[in-house]
Amino acid sequence: MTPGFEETLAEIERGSDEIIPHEELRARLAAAARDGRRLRIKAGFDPTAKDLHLGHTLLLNKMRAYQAAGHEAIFLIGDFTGMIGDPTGKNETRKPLTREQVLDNADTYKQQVFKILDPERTTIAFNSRWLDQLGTEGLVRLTAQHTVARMLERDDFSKRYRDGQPIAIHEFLYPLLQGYDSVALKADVELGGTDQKFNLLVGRHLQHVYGQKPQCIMTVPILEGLDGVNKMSKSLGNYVALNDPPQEMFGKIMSVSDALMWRYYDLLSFKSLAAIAALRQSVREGANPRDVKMALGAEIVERFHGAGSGEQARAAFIAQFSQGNLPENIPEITLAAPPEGLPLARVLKESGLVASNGEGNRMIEQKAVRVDGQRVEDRALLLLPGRTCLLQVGPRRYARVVLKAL
RNA sequence: GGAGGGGUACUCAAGCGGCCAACGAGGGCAGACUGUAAAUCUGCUGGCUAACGCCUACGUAGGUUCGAAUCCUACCCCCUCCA
Repeated sequence: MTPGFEETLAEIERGSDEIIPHEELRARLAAAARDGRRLRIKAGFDPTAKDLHLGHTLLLNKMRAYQAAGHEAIFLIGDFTGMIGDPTGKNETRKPLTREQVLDNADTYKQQVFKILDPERTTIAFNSRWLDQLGTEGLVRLTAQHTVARMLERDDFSKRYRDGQPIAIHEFLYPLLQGYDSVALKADVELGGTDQKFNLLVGRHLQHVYGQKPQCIMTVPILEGLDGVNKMSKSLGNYVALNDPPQEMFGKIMSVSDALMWRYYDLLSFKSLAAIAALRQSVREGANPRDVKMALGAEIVERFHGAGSGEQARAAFIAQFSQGNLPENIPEITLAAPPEGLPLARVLKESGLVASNGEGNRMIEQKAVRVDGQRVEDRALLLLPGRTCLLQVGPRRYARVVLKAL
């Protein structure tokens, strides 16, 4: 066994949820290292989402770890399966995407992945390449390889079946097609979220049926969102989008709890396990977790916004929140005001700081509004034309307003 | 095809003729406290209006009534059981 193999193994297994079969994966990795072969590490991406967030990067991070150990990452874009949609278990019908939307989303993926993956060791594949060829006959043959009883073993299927929720027949096809992808790609390992376990196992089964050595599977956790409770998702609003501006990205990381920060370190940071252990130790010895969180924020911003952006975001954050300076880039709005002036709530609304006059008045009553740094509690306040003032609602909504005479 | 149950605000969920812009919980926002933390406490959480007040909302469309989320009719959608 090569020196350092144990450390390599630890990095590969880091943060993973389940490895099936565990010993076999280790053996395959060891054999590959010995023979200087690259294992084919498959991970499929459903191009249904165009707004990628940190949760989507977990698999990429894991692929990166395999690449660091010398293996080949196969970035599979499920352009065919994306048109079916993986059964989500939600009882809402999922709108099938058009081919165009799918390709469009796939492009978004491609733009992001090489911020994490090593291009030298990455293959991009589209599953329409072989699934388009399958045909009805091939599909029927494929479906013959699995039984309804085994399909119903899948967690969300069995649950929905038990609860009388509908299960559309085509939903059964998704795991089969995903499994067939592994056959087509001759995958050695397939990665997926914990919710993918069943599908990944179907891949093993099908590879066996088609005379291949079944892939090992590794599941990674579903990343918790900023609230630390629910999974990170756009609809819950607890996410960090990959295209969030640097400041916002940094701020969001800073808002997570200390406990969640460590979780994010394990799953999102590229720091070594040893380095993270050292950080934990330093906090135990009295270091301020805030500073450790800032380092994490900077690392992540840097990853998606390029060299220097992390430090810049950190500095801007300290200036604005620790030192109370004004943020940079305060939007400036010019409004026309009648001679008698414009009610404050109205100005807040017109400048986009609140959604309605009602909300503006509520904010005023709740002592959330400042004009030129002065808290205003009088909702009848009129702002006169000719005046330029700095408006602030709560800690993070700012605007500079120029009032012109009508 | 038959019988029954149900569709309420961002979500869940009460209400079942007037006191309902709609209990409660969650979420969100704001204030206090802080490390922009988290936890906790407090308040707010349809629109318009300076305000009295007005308007729009309880699956959709009509109807009964002085008055409807609440009653009636039709339609749409979901679920259960039977075939």
